Amino acid sequence: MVLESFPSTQRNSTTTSKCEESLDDKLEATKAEMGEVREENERLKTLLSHIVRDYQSLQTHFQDAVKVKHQAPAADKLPAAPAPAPTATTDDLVSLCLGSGGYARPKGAHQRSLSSSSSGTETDPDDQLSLGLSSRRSTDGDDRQAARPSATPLMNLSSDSSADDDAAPGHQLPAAACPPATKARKSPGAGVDGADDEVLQQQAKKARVSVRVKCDTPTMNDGCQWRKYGQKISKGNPCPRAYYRCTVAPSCPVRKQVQRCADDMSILITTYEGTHSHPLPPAAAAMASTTSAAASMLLAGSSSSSSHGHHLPFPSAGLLGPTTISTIASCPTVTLDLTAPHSLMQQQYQSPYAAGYESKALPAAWSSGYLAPYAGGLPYYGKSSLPAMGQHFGLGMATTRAEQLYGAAHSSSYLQRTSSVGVVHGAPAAAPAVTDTIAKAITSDPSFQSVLAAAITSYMGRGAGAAAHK
DNA sequence: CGTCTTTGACCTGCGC
DNA sequence: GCGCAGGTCAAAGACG
Repeated sequence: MVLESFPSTQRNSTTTSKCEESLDDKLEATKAEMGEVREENERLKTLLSHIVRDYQSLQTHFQDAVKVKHQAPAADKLPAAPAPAPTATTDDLVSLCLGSGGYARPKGAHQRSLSSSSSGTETDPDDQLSLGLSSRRSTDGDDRQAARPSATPLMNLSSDSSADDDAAPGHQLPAAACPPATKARKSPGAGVDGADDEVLQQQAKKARVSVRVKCDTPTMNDGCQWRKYGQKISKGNPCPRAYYRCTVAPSCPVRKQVQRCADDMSILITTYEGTHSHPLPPAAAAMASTTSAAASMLLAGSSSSSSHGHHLPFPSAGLLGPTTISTIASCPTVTLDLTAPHSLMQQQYQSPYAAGYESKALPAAWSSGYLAPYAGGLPYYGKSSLPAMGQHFGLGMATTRAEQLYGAAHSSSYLQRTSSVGVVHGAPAAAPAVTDTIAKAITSDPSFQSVLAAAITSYMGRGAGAAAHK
């Protein structure tokens, strides 16, 4: 019996030691992997810091451009002036350059920075100015993954404040310089001839950014907190127009109007007015940045604008829908039409996001916001920009285009929700959809793997980063 | 009980 | 000056 049992015991011990060996191997492999990941993380962090620096310099450029713009009254008097008259605008390719615009821009030199007042000074190929979404705080606020405005000022309304949070909001961006919005009302007639500054300011008060998206929900979730304060049936549209006020800060002047399109009820038209006077959560910041940028664009061309709507053909027609600048009735409005599907990537990835996630029906273009590659021939998420994109992906930072901005904003929300933390008001949690999408994306596009890896890396790195920052 | 939405009244600007 | 339309206010009700 002993003889019988002995071999079996031996066998057992052999098996055990084998198991231990394989475990050790696994452990070693895992350790090695972790080491690699750490290295990669460090590399990415370095790259990110470079990118942040670039961004800041771009923002400085932008601020300078805005300053110049405002110091040069009656820009339309200048033939080759930075801000082309709207009539010229139709010929100019203008883009809302937001966030990391400078890092990965379309090669096609046809794109021009609009925020630089469409200055079109092609002297500097890098003057594709960036409006606001710095990823510089990648290590702080987001830890909280606050879907609701967190105490940590992750970002400010970019163009006006992200560079210098302490500066009076709107100093750089008159469009943003919305005074106590409560009376955003125009003083009539706005002295047609008066000081340009005054006119500009008047317009700034009224500058609006209208976003058209396909959306089934009553409002689209832009990451901000809003309080409804009124509703009106407006002429020519059976659908009531709802009026919302930003409630993130009591004194915030930002308002928005939400109305369904009379022609197509599935289209939601959201009009933003004013600039946030407080730090915003990433998603909201992205949107705010976009509207701010658009407003700035508006003003950049407004001094010389006529009362026409302008269609701005974007170079990368595949990405951004038609954008219209309208200065009708002394109430300049930029309209971003995100209802039409056009993104290449969107065709690949659109399903879950566009179909049924954020606000139920984000336009495909939005989803393409962060999924889509930069158009214009740039390899999307080129290696150099990859970390940035990862950061954008994870933190809701902006990408080059306004639309991408939105996408980024929402991507942020996605992540937040994926993390089971922030549920932005009004949006249903749908983590599974996100998961599926990510899985699909990963399997279908290697570049996305990289992006995702970068995002995750940055995401994971935040903890360490935050600790390091302490 | 506090917050948010609803909704009718009111205010303001604009065109005739 | 009048009327219309857009925008805002604020009381009342709903909701958690």
